[in-house]
Amino acid sequence: MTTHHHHHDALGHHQCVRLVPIFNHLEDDQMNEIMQVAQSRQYKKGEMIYMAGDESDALYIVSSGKIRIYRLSESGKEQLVRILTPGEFTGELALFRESIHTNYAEAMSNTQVCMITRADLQEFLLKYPSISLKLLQEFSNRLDQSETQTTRFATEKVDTRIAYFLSDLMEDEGGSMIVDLPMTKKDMASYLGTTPETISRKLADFEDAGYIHQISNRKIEILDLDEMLMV
Amino acid sequence: MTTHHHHHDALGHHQCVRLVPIFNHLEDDQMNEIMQVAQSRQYKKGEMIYMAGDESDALYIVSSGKIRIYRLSESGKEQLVRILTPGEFTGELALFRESIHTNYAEAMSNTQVCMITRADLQEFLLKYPSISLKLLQEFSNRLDQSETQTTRFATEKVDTRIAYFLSDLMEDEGGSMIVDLPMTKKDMASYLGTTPETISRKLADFEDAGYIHQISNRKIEILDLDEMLMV
DNA sequence: CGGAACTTTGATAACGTTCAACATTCGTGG
DNA sequence: CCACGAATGTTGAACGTTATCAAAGTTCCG
Repeated sequence: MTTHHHHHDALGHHQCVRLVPIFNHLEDDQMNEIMQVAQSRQYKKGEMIYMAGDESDALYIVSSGKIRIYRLSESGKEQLVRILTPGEFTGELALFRESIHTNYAEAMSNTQVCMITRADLQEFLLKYPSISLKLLQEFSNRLDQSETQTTRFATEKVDTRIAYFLSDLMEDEGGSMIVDLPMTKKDMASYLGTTPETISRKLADFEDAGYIHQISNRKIEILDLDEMLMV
Repeated sequence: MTTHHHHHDALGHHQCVRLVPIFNHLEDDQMNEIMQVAQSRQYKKGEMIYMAGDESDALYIVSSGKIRIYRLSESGKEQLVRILTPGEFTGELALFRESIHTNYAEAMSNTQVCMITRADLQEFLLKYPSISLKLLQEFSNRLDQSETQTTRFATEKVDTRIAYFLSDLMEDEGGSMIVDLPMTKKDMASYLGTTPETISRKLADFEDAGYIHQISNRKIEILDLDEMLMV
């Protein structure tokens, strides 16, 4: 047990599979079948689920907790790619490729994941082709998101990127005028390709301009979205 | 016929299907089956294959010519996403989603494509699940590429992005020291999220530093890749 | 409660865009 | 095949934006 940096729970906790949109159109017996092969694992805060260069052999679905996915650029600088919350999954990138991870996955808090091995998943996909279509759909969405993000980096300055970030958060939270930042401002800077200093300054500028009100460190009230997006 | 801005060739020209890596592991009868439903189309230089907002209902495979895929940011600025050459395909993004295109596809020269409708493709995927796995693999690759690009934007300055762009081109051409730019410098600027002026200047700087030699407008000899990548 | 990590603010400097003028290349029709 | 016009590419100077460095303030977590 000392050689394992994670806790492997051979018994239950496979309910996580039900959390995943990709699987929740399955019939009961199919669901049972995949729950048979799913393994539950626990990671403590700060532990790595996988790293760039690791061989990829599994799909990881978050049951509880949060996972931070990041990359290092060729010259070693870190960028936050996305944060996974319960129901979301990762590992897919390398699952269908040369099976080497190109990014890093780190538990942000105590985190429980469901793991399905590459072999089991592929077998399952060949047996139930409709799941592949769902997966393709999910991939399409991510690709679109990633390209949207790329285009924002390529064409917008920091102001605007921050504004769209806040706008996206509002949508995620169903249009509430008060958004909770899902990460530290340091991480937000990394995600948006800028520095914590600049995030601080631009948010202060937005506040001066009357577009937002910073309620607390992690809470922002949006006062005038449209104006903010036209900066 | 006047209402159609493209030429539809109902007869042959379905060989294009053979060009696509995704399909070239198929057995003969499967190949014939998909060639049955593939339609050939021609676009003249400058014609649009699809635009953002169009309903997506087909996969387009390039037989000959080139297709320019680009996006507009929310604020209307254009970014070149990728250029498709024979054997590559597009249309996939919206194929499995809400079926609305989010980017633009424009013929860069007279271009012949093979078109497979959404319905035909889905039927085919359900019938031959192994193709889905190939498609998933292709999507993974694109996602990885897109995230790599995003990370470069987020963490590297223009110098370095240009250097990696040249480096990628070298790889594509099998390590030859002389690379042909696959697009105008204007497009290169759009792709790399900068301006033509800056591309000009940085390439001149690279030349001064002895990293490259600009043979002609579209041809660059790489003299010292390693040094150039460490700018 | 205390230390570490994160955040803010100010001053400065590096970086890249913009605008304008000129040079070159490309592509089309004669 | 050449000539011409349009599009693309180059160079310089000025400006705007954002990173960097430093120091002080705040929040978080054990």
